[in-house]
Amino acid sequence: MHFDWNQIRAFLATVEEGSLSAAARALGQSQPTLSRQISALEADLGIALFERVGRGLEITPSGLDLVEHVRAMGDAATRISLAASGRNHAIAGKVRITASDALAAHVLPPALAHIRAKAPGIELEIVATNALSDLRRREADIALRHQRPTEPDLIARLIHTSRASLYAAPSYLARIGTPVTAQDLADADFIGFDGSDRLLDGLTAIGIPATQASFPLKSESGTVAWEMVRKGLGIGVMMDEVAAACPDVMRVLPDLPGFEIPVWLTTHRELHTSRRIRLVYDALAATFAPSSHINL
Amino acid sequence: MHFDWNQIRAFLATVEEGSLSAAARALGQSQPTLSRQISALEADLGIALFERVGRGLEITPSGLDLVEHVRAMGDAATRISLAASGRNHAIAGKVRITASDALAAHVLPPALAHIRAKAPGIELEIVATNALSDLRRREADIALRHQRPTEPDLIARLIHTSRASLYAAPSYLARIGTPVTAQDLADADFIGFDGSDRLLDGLTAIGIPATQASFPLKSESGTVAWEMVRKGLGIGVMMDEVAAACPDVMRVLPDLPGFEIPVWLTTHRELHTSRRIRLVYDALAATFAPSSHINL
DNA sequence: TTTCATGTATGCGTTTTTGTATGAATTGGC
DNA sequence: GCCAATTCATACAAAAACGCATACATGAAA
Repeated sequence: MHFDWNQIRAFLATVEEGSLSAAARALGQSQPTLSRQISALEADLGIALFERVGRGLEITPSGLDLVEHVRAMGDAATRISLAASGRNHAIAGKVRITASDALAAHVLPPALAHIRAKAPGIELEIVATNALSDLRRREADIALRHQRPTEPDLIARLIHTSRASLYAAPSYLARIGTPVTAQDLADADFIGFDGSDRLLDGLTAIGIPATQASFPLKSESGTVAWEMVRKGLGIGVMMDEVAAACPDVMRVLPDLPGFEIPVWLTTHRELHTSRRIRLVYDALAATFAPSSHINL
Repeated sequence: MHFDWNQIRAFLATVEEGSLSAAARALGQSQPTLSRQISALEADLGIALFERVGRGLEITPSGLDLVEHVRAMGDAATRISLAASGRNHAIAGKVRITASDALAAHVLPPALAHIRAKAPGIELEIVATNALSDLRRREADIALRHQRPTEPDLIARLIHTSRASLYAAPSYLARIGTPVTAQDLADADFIGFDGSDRLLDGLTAIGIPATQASFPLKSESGTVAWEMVRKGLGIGVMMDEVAAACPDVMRVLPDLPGFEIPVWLTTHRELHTSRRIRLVYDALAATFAPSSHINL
């Protein structure tokens, strides 16, 4: 077992990122360094890990044999990182929060200001993505999600239930002839959120005869989708608190029940013992609590 | 996950060896290096791993939390080493063989000479110990054992079945009055091998009324035990091939059936694909084969 | 108590590693 | 078919890590 463990990490990054250059970027090192590390590892192990084929590398069967165990090593390293952060009781340091971009853009900022005032030593990094970041891989420390996480290693708390409704620009509603019943929306354009059918299911649940074809416009980004709505490109779903601040949209079919959007605050079990992360976690929970002086 | 993986290895070695100095010896590094690596790791993780208490270190509860995952990382590293060696098809390099010291001293040498002649590029290292080295932890590449291994990752081959009998120096037999029946050995002194009761069970199986008290002398080392026998300190068990080369001992109760001692050649499944290790493995098997020109 | 063995931390010179700059080679697009 | 954009490898200077020597502390033994 006399090889350099950092070179294993270099190998893992190269496999996962697909090239030495990408691995170097991911690890915050230079490409020549990665090149040398891989070469040295190959020399140490006495086997060829990659075949240099023009632009880029191609992993060899020998290298492929190792990947499984290399991944196991990386996973163990991630668990070390988690456990260590959980034991790290410093009040200062980085905390990475992930949230849907709608939450990140419209709901999070006042909460963050609150945390900054309370603990100036804490650096906050917001990862605004609708992809579910994997807390177990340490892609973030705290996540705000709209679904209850199923992973047993995570702890989650329902901190808020937003109400959301259909909104559109008056110009768009005028163009399609202001709808008064759910049936009137059969041919309307809806702005899609992501690849999933969750929105479609929600629409049909409240009686709107939508189909896959009802979503001619989609965007992974919630803010982009919302801008499309404001610009009159179609009908979209938005949390009522956020829409209330936008005078250029109006609610579609106000008599419809609307949707309930739960907000789950989530972190890793190990991280919950960290004072720094616990502080941010509790502050976020307090911000969303009904009694909070910060109103949404 | 932005800590130095080599520092994790340093931490693991320190935990397993018990001190920085011992860890440095185990890793082939200097003690100041280990000291700095641990300090740097503590700084990176933001937690204290050890408490410096005068002479030596004492692991903290935080450090203890990490050990489990650090071990997992080390185990993965070992598996990488195994898989890589299995894929390493170089004919030159090290091969570590472990065997009971009796085998190592009396049986192995001619086989090793054979291998050396066949493949001069191969370095052979013999680990002579009666403790069962763990092939899965890469304590050796090939093992000669007297038991069939139970681990599923290992492949084993019964290459020989030695016959062993009771031997003693004539002087000792004269002192206890040359025994003619198994019952005559009730009060005899036997030289024990190890902590187990295997020898005792073997003696009672062939009708010798031995008890725990029959083993006033024991040695972990088979060669030491055999020397005790030759010097007239008691009765011992030895493979007939070896005893035949010792004119200063004689067989006790030649009519007794004796023991069968199987010799299992064992290696790790992953290593069996390595040309270098396969060569040694096959050569050892050939040496023990009945048709071999190297007679035991 | 003194002495010795063991173990950790620090200063300094040297070796090793890393990053920047550059070149060679290849793929994809126009 | 050519140009632009990537990607990997090498040269050289800067930075980091390492080992040696040493100082200091502790526990066991004489």
